[in-house]
Amino acid sequence: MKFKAAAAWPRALCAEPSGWPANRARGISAKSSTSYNRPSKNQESPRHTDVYQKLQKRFDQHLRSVLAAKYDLQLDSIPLEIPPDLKFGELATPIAFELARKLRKAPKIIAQEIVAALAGLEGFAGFEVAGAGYINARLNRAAGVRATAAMEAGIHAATGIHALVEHTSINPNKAAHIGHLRNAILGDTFVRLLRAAGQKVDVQNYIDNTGVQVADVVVGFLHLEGKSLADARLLLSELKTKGQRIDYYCWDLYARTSQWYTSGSAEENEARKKLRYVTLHELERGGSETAEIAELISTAVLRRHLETMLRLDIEYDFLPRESEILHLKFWEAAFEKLKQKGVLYYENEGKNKGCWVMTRPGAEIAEGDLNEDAKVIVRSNGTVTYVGKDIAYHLWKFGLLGKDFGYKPFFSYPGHECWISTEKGEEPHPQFGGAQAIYNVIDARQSDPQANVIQALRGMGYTDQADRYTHFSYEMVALTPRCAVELGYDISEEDLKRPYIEVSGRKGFGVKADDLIDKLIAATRAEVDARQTGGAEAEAARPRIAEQIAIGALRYFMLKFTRNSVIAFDFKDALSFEGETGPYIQYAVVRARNIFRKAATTPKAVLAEFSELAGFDTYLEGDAAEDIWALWLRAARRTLVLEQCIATSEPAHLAKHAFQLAQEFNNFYHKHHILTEENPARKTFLLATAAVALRELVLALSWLGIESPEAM
RNA sequence: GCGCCCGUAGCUCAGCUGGAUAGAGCGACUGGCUACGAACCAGUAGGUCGGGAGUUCGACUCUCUCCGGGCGCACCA
Repeated sequence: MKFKAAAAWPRALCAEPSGWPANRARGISAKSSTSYNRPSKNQESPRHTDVYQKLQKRFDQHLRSVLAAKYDLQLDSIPLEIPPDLKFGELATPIAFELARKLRKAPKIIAQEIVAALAGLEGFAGFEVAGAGYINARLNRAAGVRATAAMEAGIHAATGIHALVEHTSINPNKAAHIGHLRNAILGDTFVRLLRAAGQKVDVQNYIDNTGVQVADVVVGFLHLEGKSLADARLLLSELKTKGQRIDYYCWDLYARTSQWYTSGSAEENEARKKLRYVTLHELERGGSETAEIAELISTAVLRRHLETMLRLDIEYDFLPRESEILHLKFWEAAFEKLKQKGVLYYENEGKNKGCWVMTRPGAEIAEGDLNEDAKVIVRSNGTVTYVGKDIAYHLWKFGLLGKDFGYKPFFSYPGHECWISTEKGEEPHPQFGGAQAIYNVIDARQSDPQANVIQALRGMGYTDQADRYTHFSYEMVALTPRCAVELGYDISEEDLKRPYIEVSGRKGFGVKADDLIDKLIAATRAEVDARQTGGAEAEAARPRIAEQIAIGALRYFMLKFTRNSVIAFDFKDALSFEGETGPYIQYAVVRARNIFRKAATTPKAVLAEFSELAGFDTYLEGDAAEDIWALWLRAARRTLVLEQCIATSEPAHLAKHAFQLAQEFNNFYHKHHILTEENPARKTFLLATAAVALRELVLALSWLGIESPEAM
């Protein structure tokens, strides 16, 4: 079997390459005082800042005042860094190197002068010069620990920012696969991060229910299987009684139909393709039996997608559908505006003659010259392209269209309702759209169309909105050749030599999301049973625990890679529970909880007691205490990491942070036996250390969408 | 042809606005459980950061160039 790059997938389908889209840089360009605190232009930093950030800011301001007083310098940015080793302190700046030329002095001399002037600063133990001119700051450890212990576990104050995240957006014509999982997990995690930072976030899952992909599966029902609308209804109820999945059924049918288009004689193939477009147009128009079959099937598949994602704790607020974008004439409204603002122009000559086109971003065309490279938005037959519809949709997202969807409830979650678009909606309904910042979790292969949409907004004069439009792009999930062979696919010699093989819904080539989840749960269940997790009496809790661990493993696996690295999927890696994995972190949580259980106390009680404790300074000094201090220090960097993740749209940083925290805790756990500690003050201190590690681990995991089991 | 991404230890990947001796996991080899549960910990081996040039006090990080791999560049979505 050969796999060629699939052409034409709607956004949902493609899982893929990165590409920092042109707009990215703009979103995070705002300069602020320090390098660690760079909220993007459209983000306010959380009002609740962690201990490390507070000290960092204090150090930064102190440095500024010293530089102003001593050298009459006003710098707009002072570089601050986390030293590579605790022996260099906890905060550092190489500012002296930068000033060397300006002040015509050696960096070391400058550093010495600055350090002499720094004197005392609350929260700091001292400053010193190191190396060729670094200025290192040492924290007052006891004060840092006390402040960190007192950090609240809670949610940050509201910032007033209303953001909209679009993710998942799978074509409703087949089962979700691992590529879709990466999309949904990245998107859902980012939503959690924005919410943790105090933003109001709406989660949208765009449903292309009238596209070619749905048309293809409808062609399969009608022409390969000879099914009518009644037959389709019957099939759905049959599958339901047999406990089978319609999305799985469509997975195979879609692959068969795709093959069918090219498996006949030349005339046959042409006739079949024609059938495809006739069907597509029927779906777009609506009101026919064909359209009704499409509606029936795509809605059933959509429900399956929501169920699959719910297994991963992923929920949505609103499902805008393409059918409403068409029928409610969103495009017509957008078209008028685009013409008015001169973003679109009618092409009178060249290959795009008769089309309405727009200039691509970055194109430099002299006035009056023919631009054959322009992007076609309205075809010469009068129909609108994908990018055109997307422009209309994005005008709506920012509240700039002057039109709205109808809404009706579609899917109920324990805490809230997910709404879907409809022509004539119900009242009352929640307000969607009109966001201040939007994030589109869409694979990197769609950088170009995304850039076109942004370009259109900018061209219309909506530059603020264009600046707050983030294409949250990520690379595809592919299969390793070994994995493909394992799954029983027939792989060509050529493909066997490749590092990875692209998943293809059209070919039916890939790993289905539910299959992977089932497999993971079975594997964790076996572990949990083998370990007698929770003891003999806890047997009833094991299925739930196995599920928590399985989901933790899966979510962490999808989040540990940075977005623009291709994930070459392999069961061996995905089913691993050791090392840098979700279960490793969960295990650290369970260990911490067990300490409190055995000690018959709670983290809250311990922290209350610790707040009264004096004289624990000595436990933070000496070589043996370095690892304990390192643990506290990392725990103190909660919002620093959160802000970094938001500013760079990169949840992987938090995944790494959680892992390192767990690693340091495990190390601490091994070296310092708490329950047998005889010195009561020291015991309280060690318990407080465990309490803070536990608090931060549970919080970080929750931001990653991973639960913390009671036992494992 | 144009554009984007990737190339860091045997494998899979981190490495923040350029900064102090390049890190982790897995795998390999050693050692540690009558236990705050070993889904763990400690140690050893392993890298000319694809090659070359440049900018800089300083380059894995920025620029140029070459090599290798992937992906875009439709009147498809």
